[in-house]
Amino acid sequence: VKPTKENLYDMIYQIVFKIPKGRVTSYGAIANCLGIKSGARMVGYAMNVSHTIAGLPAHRVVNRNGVLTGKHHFDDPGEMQKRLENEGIEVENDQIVDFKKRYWDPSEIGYI
DNA sequence: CCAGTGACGGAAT
DNA sequence: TATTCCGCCACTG
Repeated sequence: VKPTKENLYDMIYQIVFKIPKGRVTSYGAIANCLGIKSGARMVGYAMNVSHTIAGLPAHRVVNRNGVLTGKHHFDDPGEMQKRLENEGIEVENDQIVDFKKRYWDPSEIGYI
């Protein structure tokens, strides 16, 4: 199924909501799960307007390097790291420790 | 309508 | 292996 731009944001939010606690994923992984190989930027843009979504765990979504690139977009930049640490994810220098181990592939859900 | 920008990713150097 | 450059698509001015 190829999501249209109208459904794209909803699809992204659905996946982000499914991220298990204590795990993280990347923008590209979400885009790939939606079938848009080069849609990582769109995913990021969707997250930019995620402030309209209540309870969206945007702090569990980072770039492929495991860097908290989007922390600036939070009300308090330190809150993103704080939430991650609260879930057992170690963050050092705006970077997730053992990112490979914490990484979660959205396709793991398997029904998208 | 055209040009610039961006929570990114992959290829090239 | 590490940096840098380019492409990608939607949104704004």
